[in-house]
Amino acid sequence: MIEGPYIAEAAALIGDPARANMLSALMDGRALTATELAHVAGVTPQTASGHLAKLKEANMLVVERQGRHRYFRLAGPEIAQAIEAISVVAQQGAPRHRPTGPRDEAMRFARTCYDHLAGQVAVAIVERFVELGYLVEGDDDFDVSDAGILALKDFGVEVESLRGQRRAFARRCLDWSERRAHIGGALGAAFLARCEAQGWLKTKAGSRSVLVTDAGRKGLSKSFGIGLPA
Amino acid sequence: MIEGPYIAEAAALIGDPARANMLSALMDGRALTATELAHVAGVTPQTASGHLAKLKEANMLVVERQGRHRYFRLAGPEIAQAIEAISVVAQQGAPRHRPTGPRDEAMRFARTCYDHLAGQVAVAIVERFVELGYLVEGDDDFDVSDAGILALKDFGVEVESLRGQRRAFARRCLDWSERRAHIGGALGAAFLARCEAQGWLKTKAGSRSVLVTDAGRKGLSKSFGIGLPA
DNA sequence: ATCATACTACGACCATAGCCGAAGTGTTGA
DNA sequence: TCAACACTTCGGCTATGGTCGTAGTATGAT
Repeated sequence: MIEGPYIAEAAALIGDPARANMLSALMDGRALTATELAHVAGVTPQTASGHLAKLKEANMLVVERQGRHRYFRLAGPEIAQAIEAISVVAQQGAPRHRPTGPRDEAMRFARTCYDHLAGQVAVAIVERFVELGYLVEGDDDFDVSDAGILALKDFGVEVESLRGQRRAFARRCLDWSERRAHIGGALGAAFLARCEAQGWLKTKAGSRSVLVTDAGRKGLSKSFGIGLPA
Repeated sequence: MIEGPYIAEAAALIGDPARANMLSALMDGRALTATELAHVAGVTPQTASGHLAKLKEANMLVVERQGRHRYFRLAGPEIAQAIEAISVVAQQGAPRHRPTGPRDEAMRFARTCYDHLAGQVAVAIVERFVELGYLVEGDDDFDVSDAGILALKDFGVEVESLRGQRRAFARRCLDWSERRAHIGGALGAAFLARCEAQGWLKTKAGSRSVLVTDAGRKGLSKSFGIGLPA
């Protein structure tokens, strides 16, 4: 086999705890400074600098200078996809002890996945939309029915303008905590953006956790009949 | 971040050259013995044994005993998907020197990817099918037109019977060597199987390389107007 | 029975690479 | 101009883990 070593190189790069933490922190698509990343990784700035240089060298990260700061972000959605795919494997490969702290709970409930919503809330939304006939679950992606197009238009998302972009329209993205699919792609991103604009969801700075506001709970219930656990 | 370490664990497992070689060799979905895997990895049997134990422990591989042999295979398509996703990242992260040996050439030309065809030949087929209007390229998968259904039926593949299976129907699978999509899923597998049955393609034992027979060249040209480079 | 084969367990060796302290460059602000 | 800050480079320490030799168990062939 010839490609093994190249795969190994990339996987080994992700396979260091400090770097994996950094990449995880960048999964929501935002850019963080080297110092922030050093913090989430739990290493000193000089160690972090080395890691970041390697990730950049491998084209997994891109960097923008801004004054004396250097902002790092994922080089593209393929990187996020690879990390998600590894997450899935890591999840099922672990029947052993796995403590779940409060922070973990929040992440399970609602979080960002690159630029769309993931977690219990995301899965609940998808399930309800399928139930209502708004979404049709395909093999690798979703399709939106005419009823779905109307409902989303009411909500403030223009579905048709999202098609035919370079990125996937409505990717079926496997949720690592729920082991069920949620919506990624252009539609997933647009939906999350609209929820934020409505004040239904708030993304916390420095974390992938997403807060569902009271207005959000009410809105999801009233508009779509989605009830969330307390 | 809470999931970083778990991701790192799984990625590190893939991130060793010997293990990556083994996993690559298993990408076509077949089962290989520990000795065969030691060979493709270029390590001694006792080293291979340790690696295989780790991969099994992590639920990436499953093992079947058969007499004094132990056959290892990928634990599921998620594993293959994760490795493919890493392949894509590894590919674009490498603008540096990358020698291509003859074996590499054969792999680039035609190989198996889990259980369907990949490489130049696979991409040429897809491009021609799209040109003929047989296939419609979606975001994450393909759809087959009525004309395509007829043409494939002529060729010996019953398209309709492949839909609605648990596995994806016609996954749009990114080809790491060509950087273009080829057909995966149930349709991809059925097409490869039919080509083998026709004597158009021959899979070599112990390798992912696929040989295109003279009959195959003629058939592809005559039936579909696909010309392959010498 | 005896031998060969397939695989595993243990132990020792050693290289890779992660880590931090110290010292450097470049940028901002006082 | 000086100091604080963000980040990088270098060098040395250390530990993790991949490697193989030796030795063991199970299975199959002669």
